[in-house]
Amino acid sequence: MNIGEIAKRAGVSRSTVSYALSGKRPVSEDTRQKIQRVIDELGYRPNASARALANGRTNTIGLVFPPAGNHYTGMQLDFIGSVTEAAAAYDYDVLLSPSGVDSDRSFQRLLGERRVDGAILMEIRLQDDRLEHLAALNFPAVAIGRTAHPEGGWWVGLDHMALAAACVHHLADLGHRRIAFVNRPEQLLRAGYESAHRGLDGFTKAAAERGLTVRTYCCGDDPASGLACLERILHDDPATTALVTLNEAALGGLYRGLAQADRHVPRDFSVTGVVASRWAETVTPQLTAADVPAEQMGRLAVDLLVERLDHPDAPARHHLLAPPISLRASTAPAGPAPAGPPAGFGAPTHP
Amino acid sequence: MNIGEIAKRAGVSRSTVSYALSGKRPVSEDTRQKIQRVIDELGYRPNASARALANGRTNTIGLVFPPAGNHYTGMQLDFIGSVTEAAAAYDYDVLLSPSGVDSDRSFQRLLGERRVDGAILMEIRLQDDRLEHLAALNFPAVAIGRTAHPEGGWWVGLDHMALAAACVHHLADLGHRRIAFVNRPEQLLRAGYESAHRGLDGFTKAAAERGLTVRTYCCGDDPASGLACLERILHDDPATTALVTLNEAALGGLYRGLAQADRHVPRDFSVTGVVASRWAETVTPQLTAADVPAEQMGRLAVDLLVERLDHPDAPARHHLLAPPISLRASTAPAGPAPAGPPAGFGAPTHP
DNA sequence: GCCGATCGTCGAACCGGTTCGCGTGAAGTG
DNA sequence: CACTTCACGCGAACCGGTTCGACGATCGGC
Repeated sequence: MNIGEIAKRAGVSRSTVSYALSGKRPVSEDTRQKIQRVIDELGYRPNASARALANGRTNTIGLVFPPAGNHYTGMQLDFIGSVTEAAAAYDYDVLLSPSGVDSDRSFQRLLGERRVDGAILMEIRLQDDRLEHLAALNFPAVAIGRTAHPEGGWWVGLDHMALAAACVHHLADLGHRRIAFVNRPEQLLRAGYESAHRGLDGFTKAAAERGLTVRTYCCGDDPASGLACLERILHDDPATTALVTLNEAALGGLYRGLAQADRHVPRDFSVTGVVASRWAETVTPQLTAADVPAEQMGRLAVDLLVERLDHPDAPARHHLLAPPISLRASTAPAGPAPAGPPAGFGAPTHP
Repeated sequence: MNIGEIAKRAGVSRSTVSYALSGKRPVSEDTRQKIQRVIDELGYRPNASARALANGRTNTIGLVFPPAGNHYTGMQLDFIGSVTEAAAAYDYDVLLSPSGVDSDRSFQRLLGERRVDGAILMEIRLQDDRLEHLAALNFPAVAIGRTAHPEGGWWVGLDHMALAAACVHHLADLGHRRIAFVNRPEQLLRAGYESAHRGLDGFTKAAAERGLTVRTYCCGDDPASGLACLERILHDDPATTALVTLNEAALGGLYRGLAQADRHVPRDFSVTGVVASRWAETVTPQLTAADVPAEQMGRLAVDLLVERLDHPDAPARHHLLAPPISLRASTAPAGPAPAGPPAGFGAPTHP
């Protein structure tokens, strides 16, 4: 059931069938209907590979996703969902590419073998060889995240510096003086993940501005690491009264650690950070946080990519988002003795 | 940079290059090396569309995912991740197909246009027209989930009946007599989602066996609905001392509702269910639950599909999984007055 | 020294679409 | 009635691979 078969049954040539379908040349109403009837009858659909071969477009975009190794954070997965849906609206399919350990292999697969018309990249690093490579090839790509020098690129980013700073100011305004920062895993920080770096920068600078006493921690992407991290925080400085986290997967562990240390949230200890609303609303008490607008970002990335595909010479565009902090229930004014533990609880002592 | 260009530079014919690469006919060591040098020099990779057109295989599998509409549960997203990784190990790419509102359109896109060699389907319904359609076409597909009559099909399933029953027995063994069941949204139950139906069946039967007093509820896939659902549970029967949930997205809301009603978990109220371990470990106290082995299921589904693709006449195979309940911290023996509220709390009265 | 097998390579056809250039018949015009 | 004009449809070439049949060279056997 190929185009030749349709042509034969409709008594026309293959090219006429093609033109009838694409509308790129006029076809008389009679023939069009004759062809359409045969097509409907046989349930014909043009072969995607053949079409891609002939006109050089696959109508597929690649979603290059993270070297996460073993597991995915909720945020990454939210991007996948939103990108797929946005792409479907433009009649594009989405090809998943785990740019895993050997990022080269699946990367080459997408580009070298021309499986996709364009790509969306996630988990951007400050120095990202993948993006440099794509830019050198002038391959249509859009990054979710931005490098150290994003000028002239196509991307959708979150202003992690501003968001982390906003968290600090929120806590400082509530009177907290000793706060901790819970970052993504050290491995990712060392790899240069932009959210980890810019978030840390924003936190550090804002804390310095407000004259706060701070400590920063890296923490694995799972509840157990969150629990361990919180124990370290209270061990290193029992007078800590608040924390800011970028690590949503650790959130449950952080809360559990606070419960085990008998610090009631938010009465004794405030928690805030940059976290997808799905997670912020799952924990009890709900997290006051800058909600990562994953859905919007995925949609915007697709919008940009489609624009770039449709207009190859269009000037580069980008979106930098900085959602406001959603006030929920996990932060409260610091206790009466700002530099020490809350009154009436007896300062914890070092073990 | 196509195969002709390589052939020209290596001073051989196009077919020789093809054979040198595929190894389907012997090529002398000299020529092979000559060709390989040119290929390395130019960084040539064969065009995927052309290859697919010529030999009829795209080396891509379709992942048909749910009509979720607006949002994805963690479990669905876990499947996407594990399927993608397992497929990469077999050198297959994964094409995402949101079989959204008009399941036909993207479905036809995958099959009719021959974009994929095979498909993995998620969110199976007891009567699933998609699977019937595929079976009629003898199209290589594997379901994650099983229909009412899965005989002779290819699938990877979870024994929801057994799991829900195990939860009930666990609670009954602890002395609970009045328990509630929190299902997925009513809309999904009506649509015939197998997990919702089989889970409900398993719960109901096991509860009858043990002579328990039960009520069952449907609940939206979000924390707010979980909170509302819990309020309804306690309103309908304040003597309820435990619940079983299939709804992981609502979990946070259920816990919050219990906290607001001053029911301490697990002292006053036990919670269990069928939930991915990622979520079970995030809440405090951690959830005693049958962990959905999403990663394993995705991998098995890919294994089956690849087997089916490699051996078109292989007999149908399947895997029915029934992971044990992981004992964590959310269940405890019922209070001294099994049929009423825990002693010392004063029985809540109907409003 | 001739013959048949074997090895390596080549040309051509094919997969299923798209697109370009051209031919043909009908309509319009002086 | 002859001549242009235009709408419509056709055939052929092409996209970039794979695969089949055939052909020339090399080799061993008698």
